[in-house]
Parts: sequence; C-alpha cells; structure tokens
Amino acid sequence: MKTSASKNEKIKRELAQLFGEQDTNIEIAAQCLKVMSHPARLRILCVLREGEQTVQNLEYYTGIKQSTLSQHLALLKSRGVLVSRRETTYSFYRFSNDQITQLFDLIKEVFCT
Amino acid sequence: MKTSASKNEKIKRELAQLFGEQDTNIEIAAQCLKVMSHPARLRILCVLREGEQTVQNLEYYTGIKQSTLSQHLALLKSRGVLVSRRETTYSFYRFSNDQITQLFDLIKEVFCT
DNA sequence: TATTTATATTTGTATATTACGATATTTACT
DNA sequence: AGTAAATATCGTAATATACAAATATAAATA
Repeated sequence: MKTSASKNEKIKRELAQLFGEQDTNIEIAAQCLKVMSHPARLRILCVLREGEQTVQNLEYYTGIKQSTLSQHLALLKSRGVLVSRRETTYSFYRFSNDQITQLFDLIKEVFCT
Repeated sequence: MKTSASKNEKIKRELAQLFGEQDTNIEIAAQCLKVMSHPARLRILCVLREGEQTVQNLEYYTGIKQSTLSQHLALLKSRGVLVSRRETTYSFYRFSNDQITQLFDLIKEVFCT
C-alpha cells in the first residue's frame, strides 16, 4: 500500500512542524492533557472556571478529601494548568492562563452539549 | 473562610450543569481526553488530521511498532475518537467527527504555537 | 510559647497503563 | 486448500497512578 509521494511529504512536514526538534511540544501537550483527563480534576477545573478558590472551598464543592485534593492540585500546578497564591493560611488556586481556559471551555462544549 | 451565598449557588449550579444527573458527561470527557493524552496517540492523531490512513502507513509515519500501534488505535476507537473501515486487508482509520477534530486543532494551537 | 487552622507531603497499597513479542485472525491470491 | 500480507489480540513484566490515613509544615492567635 503506497501513498503518493507529495502526500507523504505533506504529512512528514506536518509531523515535523507539530513535534518540533525534540518532540518537546508533543510531550508537554500529552502531560498537560493527561493531567486534565481525570474526573476529579475536571470537577476542580469546573469550579475554578468561575474564579479562584481556596482548597477548602474546592473540598466543599467537589467532595474530594483534603489530601487527595491537595495532590490533584499539586499535579495540575506542576503541569502549568493552575497557579496558586498564598494569603495567610489559605492557598488560592486558579487557571494559569487564557489558553488553558479556552481549552477547558472547548472540552466542556464538546462533551457537555 | 466563607464565600457569598449567591456565588456558592452559582458554582453549585455550574457544577450541576456540567456533571449532569449521573456525572456521565465528566466521566466521558475524562475518558476521551485521557485516551488522547499520550505522546504516541497524539502522533497518530496528527497524521490522521491530514486524512485517513492505513495501519502500515501510520506505522511508517509514527515509527510505532505494529502491535503497539494497533492497541493504541483500538483504544482511540473504543473511546469514540477514531472510526475505521476495512478495505480488503487494509484498515483505514480516521477522526470520528468534527468536534474531535476541532478539539485536536485547539490542542495543537495551545501547545504548538 | 502553645494551640488551632489550612494546606502540603509522605507512605502504603491497590489498580491501571504501557510496550512488545508471540500468536491469532482476516482477506486475497495462487 | 495453501500461502502470504495486513491487522488484531493475548500474555506479561515494568512502570505509573490513585486514594486516603498519617504526618509534617506554615501562619494566625490565644
């Protein structure tokens, strides 16, 4: 089974463009998406889409246990999905940037309409 | 730490809307996203974004071993990301619908620009 | 300084995913 | 029927992830 040479070239170019020199883009994308691909973490993101929240509010809204929640938040933060700030003893978490927000919105649109 | 009652209500409504009766939306979204969140599978999707391909062409473009590739394809198919058709001894895989394509395009935009 | 509150980290255990070789299946062709 | 080609599935070992209890840290306040 062969494909035309020109189409081969197009696909190869496309791949080169997507992956970049070291496949870093695709690795980063996979890691970031993977961390969003969990029911508990999608719940967290859904709450944070409305604005930043403390851990205990997230616990209240999502029903996830504190230690588990904290681990999910750490994971989301480590992959650049969320950022946090500390105010006295409270940690506030929020989306890290508009592109993540946009991605989340599309996910919601795709799966919830 | 308290949040205003009205904001509480808004978030609760938001959650109810997203999750639906049985949290099915969020489960489906998590499963579908998870299956896309793998370097090898993103490579596959990148090739298929250009149009349907046989397994052996995918093997050629992605460098993934045949049995591994076949498992990735089966997974993507089982979660509704891809569909396939058989023509003689060849299986052709392609994106299952426009929403998945749109989602993939945004992922690419977010992580590769 | 002792205590309390909010959050983070560690630890143990259970479960899930991954890649790949070996094997099976499907279809075409002789 | 027998063989070959393309694809699918199985078995398994290595690795990763999930969860929650226990513990640790950080900051406020008595």
